[in-house]
Amino acid sequence: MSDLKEKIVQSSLRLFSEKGFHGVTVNAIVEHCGTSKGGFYHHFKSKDELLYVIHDTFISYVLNEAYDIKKQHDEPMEQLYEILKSHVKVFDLFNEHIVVFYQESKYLKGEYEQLIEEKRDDFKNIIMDVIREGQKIGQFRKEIPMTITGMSILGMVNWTYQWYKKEGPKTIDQIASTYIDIIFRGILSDKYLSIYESSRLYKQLKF
Amino acid sequence: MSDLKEKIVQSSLRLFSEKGFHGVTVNAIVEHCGTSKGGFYHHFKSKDELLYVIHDTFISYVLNEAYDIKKQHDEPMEQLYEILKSHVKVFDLFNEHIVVFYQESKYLKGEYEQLIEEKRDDFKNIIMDVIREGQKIGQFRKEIPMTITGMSILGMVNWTYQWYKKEGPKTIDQIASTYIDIIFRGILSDKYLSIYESSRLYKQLKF
Amino acid sequence: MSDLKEKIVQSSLRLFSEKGFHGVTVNAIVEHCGTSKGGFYHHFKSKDELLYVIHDTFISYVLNEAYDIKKQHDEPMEQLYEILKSHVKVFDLFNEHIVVFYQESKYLKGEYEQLIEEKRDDFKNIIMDVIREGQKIGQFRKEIPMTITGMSILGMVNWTYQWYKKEGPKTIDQIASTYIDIIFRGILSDKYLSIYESSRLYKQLKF
Amino acid sequence: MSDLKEKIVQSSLRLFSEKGFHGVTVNAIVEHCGTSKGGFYHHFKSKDELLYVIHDTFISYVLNEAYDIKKQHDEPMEQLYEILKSHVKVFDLFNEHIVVFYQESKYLKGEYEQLIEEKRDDFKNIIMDVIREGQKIGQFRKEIPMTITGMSILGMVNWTYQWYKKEGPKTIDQIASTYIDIIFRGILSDKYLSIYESSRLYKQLKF
DNA sequence: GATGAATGAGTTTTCATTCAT
DNA sequence: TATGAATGAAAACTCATTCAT
Repeated sequence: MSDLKEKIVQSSLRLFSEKGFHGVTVNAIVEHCGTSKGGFYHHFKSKDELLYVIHDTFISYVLNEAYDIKKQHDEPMEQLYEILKSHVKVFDLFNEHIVVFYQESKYLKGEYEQLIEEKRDDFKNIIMDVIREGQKIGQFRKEIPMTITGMSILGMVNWTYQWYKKEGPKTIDQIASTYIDIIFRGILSDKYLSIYESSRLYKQLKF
Repeated sequence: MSDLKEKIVQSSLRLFSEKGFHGVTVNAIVEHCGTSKGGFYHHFKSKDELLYVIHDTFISYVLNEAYDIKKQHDEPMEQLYEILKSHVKVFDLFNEHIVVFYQESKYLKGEYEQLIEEKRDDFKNIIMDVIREGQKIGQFRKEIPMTITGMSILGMVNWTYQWYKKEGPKTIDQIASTYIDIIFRGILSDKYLSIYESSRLYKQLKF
Repeated sequence: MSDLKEKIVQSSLRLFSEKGFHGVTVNAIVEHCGTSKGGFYHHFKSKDELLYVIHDTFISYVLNEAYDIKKQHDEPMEQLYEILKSHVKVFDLFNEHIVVFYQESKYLKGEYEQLIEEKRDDFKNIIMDVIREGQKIGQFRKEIPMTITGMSILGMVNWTYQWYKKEGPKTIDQIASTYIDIIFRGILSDKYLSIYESSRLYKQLKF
Repeated sequence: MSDLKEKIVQSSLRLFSEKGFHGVTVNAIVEHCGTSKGGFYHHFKSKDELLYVIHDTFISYVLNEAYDIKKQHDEPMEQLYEILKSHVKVFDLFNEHIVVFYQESKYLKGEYEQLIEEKRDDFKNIIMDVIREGQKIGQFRKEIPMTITGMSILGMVNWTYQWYKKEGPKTIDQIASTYIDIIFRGILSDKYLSIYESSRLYKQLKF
């Protein structure tokens, strides 16, 4: 990506996450990063494409991380553990992307919307697969519905974008640890809960 | 509230929750509910005020519910239980309000923004107080940080708006039950977890 | 005129003279005088008619005064003296009418515009006739052009509305006296200037 | 100033002076000068700003003229003579500006109003200073009040915009000469009146 | 590649006026 | 007579996008 294109993305991330997609004009973006209308439209077909690029950068990263983790770990419990750990860290790295991702998706148009939705579903399905598998082999409690469980986890984690501040009193590791601990206690079957509590995984957590 | 005003709110809720505040013009609203621009502006100073009214209706309801519950129950565990039960139900009653509330708050302007933020903080503080109190008297685990715990719960619950559909396969009661169960297992101290599991509260849950 | 109609006129005079015809809505008028839209339109066909009524009240009064004076005095010098004295006093009595009259005439429409223009011309012609007659019989200097002289006098006097304040340091009589004195020195022929200076007219002036 | 900006000002001057600020829409302006709404708002923040620019162009010119004259002449009598001569000529050069200036000032908003008022006051004060000085050194009659005298002069001169037409029977020089003659006879002390009448100044006048 | 003046369709908002009660 | 909710035409203004330079 050219320097200018990168600068435009950075400026728009800052501005969109502060004021929302519709609260920021193309003019405001080009002024913020010291270029011109022409410069902007040389790199992006439209403001909508810029919004798409931001969405895609984020969801592609998250998706790849999840794929990698699934490949590298066999146990659902471990997979969930690592995905959560990795996903929460993303809120640190992609803070502004995420705000835009969860606030402005509605304004993606036509094909852009579809492309993003697909990847978003892919990610959700990875989580759901992990939970389904975990319930099947008895690691996760079978009495609670899979879908709701999956959405609970996603909700808890994704909500982070609403309140997390880099300069806040809690590090991203503390937050990840707390999420994992609450979730694992909440969904692990009794048998696996004690395995987990005496495992390396539990000992890594830092509140 | 006059009939027309109510109709305008209903139409805009439907439209805003589908297409976003900026995806809906005042024209679209008045056409949807069969009135005129003048009719709209007779009842609302601006499109911004309409957005505020929607926000306020929702947050005021939620806040009052929480106040009432805190008054009617003494135990933090019970308070949290009832607040969650009540709050999740709200996603059924105020589905569209909520979508707007969590997607469009950024576009509230000036005083409107402040007024809503105050009530939003009030609600958050009620939750935090319950958790603090619960930790203090040993009902909730002390080893996990209160703030993150509180935000985890809010996140899990609030995220519901992203996926809940009235016609979906899960009733709102099932969803509430699942949330409560995951959360209570996740945050209750060992001692109170067994008390809870043999209590009326647990038996009421329906997955 | 009914009490309410009178009240509407008074309110609109106050508001128009402060903020201009277009700076005041019918709503603002009815709120200021405690009636309703219906009340307003019961008494006036339109906002335009109200503007006309204000114009007509003022110009009709001024015109009648001038007619009366011309009838009661024979000498151009005396006629001019009395017209000026009377006309300046009008700025005290009809302060707000006048502000509206000179600022908003442009917005009179169709027939209203014509009706007012006629009376306005009538008044101007009275002044011009007096000057013409005065020049003819040698009371006023013949070397200066009649039209410009007339407009000079009207300008000096009419401009009063731009700066005169009832609570100001100068009484309306002082203002009238000064105008008359400057004008008479400026336009009286040498012969009549000395007659004037030793006359009752001059002695009445109060600076 | 860009060509288009200049064209917009010219069109709006023509239209405003004919129909008043509120009688002319932005649409009418852009049609009159063959541009687009966008073109208009590219050059002016608002219709209000355009009104301000028109006001400022005029009053700044007038003010500078007056400053220059005060510098170049020492005698109050000469200063007044030159200021009047110059100021009346302005009605020829800035005819439309002036109509707008005296009819629409009321609609200047906020800071625009203030900025113009300041310069307007500056100009008034220059006139007043000249008169005060003239009275002090005995050139102007002391028995008439300075303020009223000043306002008389301003009124007579400024009123010109109400009736002066470029194509009218009187040239702007004739009008200026008449004003000066009436005013000088009206306010010069007896001693200076005869000095004036035999001076170059008097002989320059053309009725 | 880069510029920024110009475009015009689309948006919010205003407000004089009407009319059922 | 009096009310005020409702109307809708017309206004000011916005802003993504284009294009000649």
